[in-house]
Amino acid sequence: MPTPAKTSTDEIVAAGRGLLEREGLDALTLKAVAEIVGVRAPSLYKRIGGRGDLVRRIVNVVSDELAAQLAAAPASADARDSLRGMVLAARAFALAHPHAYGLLFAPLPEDWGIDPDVNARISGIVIGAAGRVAGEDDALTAARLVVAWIHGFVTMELAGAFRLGGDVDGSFDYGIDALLRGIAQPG
Amino acid sequence: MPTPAKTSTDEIVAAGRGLLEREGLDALTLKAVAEIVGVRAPSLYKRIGGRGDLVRRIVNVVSDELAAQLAAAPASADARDSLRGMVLAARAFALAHPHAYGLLFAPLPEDWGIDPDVNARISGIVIGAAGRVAGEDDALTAARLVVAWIHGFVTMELAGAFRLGGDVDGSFDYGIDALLRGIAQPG
DNA sequence: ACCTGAACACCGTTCAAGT
DNA sequence: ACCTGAACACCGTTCAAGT
Repeated sequence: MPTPAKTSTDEIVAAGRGLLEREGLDALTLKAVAEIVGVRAPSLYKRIGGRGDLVRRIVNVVSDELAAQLAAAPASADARDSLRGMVLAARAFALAHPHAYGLLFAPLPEDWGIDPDVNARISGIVIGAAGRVAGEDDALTAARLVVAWIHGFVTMELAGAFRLGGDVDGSFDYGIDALLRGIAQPG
Repeated sequence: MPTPAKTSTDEIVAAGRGLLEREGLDALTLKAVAEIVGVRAPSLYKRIGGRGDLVRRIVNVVSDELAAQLAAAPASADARDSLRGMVLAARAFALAHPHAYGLLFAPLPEDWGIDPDVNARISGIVIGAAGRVAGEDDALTAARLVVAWIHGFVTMELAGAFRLGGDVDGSFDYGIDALLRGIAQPG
């Protein structure tokens, strides 16, 4: 005899994400998730493969949301301003969701990587913007430069690595300006 | 009646580091460490505060070693080449010790941060090299740009985030060249 | 002074049993 | 078809007891 479902995969992922963002990765426990969705921990295995699979799903949702934020960043006639807006959006997202963002380039076990579709979508957005500044031939490699920098910057910022005083916002502005100078199409 | 010590804090930290580098963070278990140093897990608490404290100590040792590698990077009459050598050394270190490097800017619990002395030493080395390229006024902020970029780059590289083909080494070279152009002292 | 076994609370995960 | 309690293996950590 069938039993009515008490929860859903989406609800489980949402509950897990909330736990992660509010209390950090250590608090992301199957028991805690189960309690939120009104079920016992073993029942979660009907919908997710385990804790690792849950983390992977959360990372995908977060990546998807980051992609949307990047796509929604205000465009400008000046390609450099568009790229600048994208970088600002990424930093704002990271600071608003520190625990979730911290998982974005964390080495997930095995090949449980990010959904290739999501990855391609983010890449496409940044590569487009970078190409309009650096030139189409350098689009991919310029995008990698910008993404590596912004990711390293906010990671260090979130880790509290900028301890030597000075103006962190100032360092951010200096960074994006220097990058734009560096990748600007010669001629 | 005193009992002869079977191990030492240094031996424990070294065993933990070996475990981390060979098998990853999940394998860094107090039981496994204890077995290596020839003791039972509870005895470790005589010398370390717990697993978190052990991780913190390992991060400090690794940071110290990275500082030494940066300091040993070949200097050059051309300040840009010196900075380039430092970045190459950092990347080589990260690729040689992926698991250990991955902890460097990980948000450690509470204020269990890196030893301020070690942090200051690394910062001093990079700030010096960056200042010689960007000018003393911009030394700190230029160093942050370079460190954020190299950290983001190798983190993404280690996470397997550069999936869109192209030449990763080429992107690395492009990146450091663009950075040096961007921070070069105007005039 | 250092080490140990035993115990505790807490994980993720599996599975037979219930409806 | 979905849910549950019980069980298992494995954690980190504490502590009284041994030498």
